[in-house]
Amino acid sequence: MKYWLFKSEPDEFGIDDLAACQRERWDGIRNYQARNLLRDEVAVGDQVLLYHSSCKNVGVAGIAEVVAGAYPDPLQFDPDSKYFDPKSSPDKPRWISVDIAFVQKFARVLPLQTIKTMPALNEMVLVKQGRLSVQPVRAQEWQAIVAAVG
DNA sequence: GCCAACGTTGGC
DNA sequence: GCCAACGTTGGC
Repeated sequence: MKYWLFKSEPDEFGIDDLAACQRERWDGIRNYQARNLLRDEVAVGDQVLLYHSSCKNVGVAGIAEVVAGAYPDPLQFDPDSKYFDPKSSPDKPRWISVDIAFVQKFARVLPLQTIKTMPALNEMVLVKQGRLSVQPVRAQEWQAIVAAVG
């Protein structure tokens, strides 16, 4: 079992939306590094930190679990979707989705600002490389984050 | 809304 | 295959 951090903009889809629908397809990932992780590394049962980006309270908002493994992102084939990719085809799909389920909403968002000050987290991908929307989290980082909000 | 960091595209 | 131009992400 592995740990991950998924970024989303809460204006589009945040922890409250996941709590409301309980289970959702994680789609629209259009970055090769993130795609490769979804395709090759992310597996059913893995635990996911849901991170809110580009909003007032930037930070880790809660926990989700991967409940369905990698499959082609259907939006890449939908001409009406903003995630449509004319260079992709069903027999050679380029982009990947997984399904996640709601586990927990933190009592408060753990702010990025705080994460940056925690010595246990100063090697996090989130801190070292700002712009990756699916990223691995080490077990000790996961524990430090859960302890900090608990 | 600005801008830095970084990924992608495309000319050569 | 290099690299400049361009686009996107995302914090502030």
